[in-house]
Amino acid sequence: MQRIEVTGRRSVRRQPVEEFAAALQGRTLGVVGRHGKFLVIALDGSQNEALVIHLRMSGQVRLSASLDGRPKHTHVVLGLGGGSEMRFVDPRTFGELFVDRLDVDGRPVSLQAMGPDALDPRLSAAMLHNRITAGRRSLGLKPALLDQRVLAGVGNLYADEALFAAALRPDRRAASLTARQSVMLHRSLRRILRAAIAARGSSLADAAYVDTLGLPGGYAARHQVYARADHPCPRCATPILRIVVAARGTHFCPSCQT
DNA sequence: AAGCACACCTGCTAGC
DNA sequence: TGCTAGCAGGTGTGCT
Repeated sequence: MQRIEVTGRRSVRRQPVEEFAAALQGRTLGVVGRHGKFLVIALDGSQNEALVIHLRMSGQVRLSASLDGRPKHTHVVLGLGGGSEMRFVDPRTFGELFVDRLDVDGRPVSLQAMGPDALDPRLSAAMLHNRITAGRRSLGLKPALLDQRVLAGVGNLYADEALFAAALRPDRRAASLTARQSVMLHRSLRRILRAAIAARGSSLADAAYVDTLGLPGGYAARHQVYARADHPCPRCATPILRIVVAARGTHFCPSCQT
């Protein structure tokens, strides 16, 4: 990158903007990876550093011709050369970008407290079971799934979908999970996350999520319970219930999820 | 010390 | 028609 523009006040907040820009100046974007909900883009020509991006609720990473008009709420622009640029667009300004060092495992050092990624092939059902149930007397199952220190990468929407697929109530105690139920949950989480990625994500009614080319994802059409309150349960036709768990809209079947 | 409430923020929608 | 209140949620912080 030769040209780094940071116009938004909040999008670069973990480090001084000058430091952020200096770390990117003259570097080339390399391999694109992910840990949990954080995008990790290696910086070639630097020593084990990466551009780390979290979209939070409304962030978008867009690739466009530099000559194209910039969308409203464009907060950071990285000139990529060849007349193209990468733009960080984020109406709600919850999202963020920072440059971080990578540890020996290739994980940004700021993210070391995070649990294993939900799709990490090394994460077994037994490990998931241990992480969810360890030392938790009163925490609910869904809050445990949403805790990125327990498991990285599961947000509100996919927590609801995975719990439905595993036939587990979101408001049951995390510690009550049996080993057998953990196997179901492990399987459901992976199946749903893989299918959602294959469908390029869930774009909801607000179309806040689009890919780098501005295209919406197609997974929302396959949601079984999320944002489907009062619709019949796909398994047993009982109306889907919406409750609030940990201050988040939570959707489940009160009949076949236990 | 685990677990909770709340702040952060804007766009959209429901309701008057 | 035009306004406003309410809602959406990931994560960091601060409180109990």
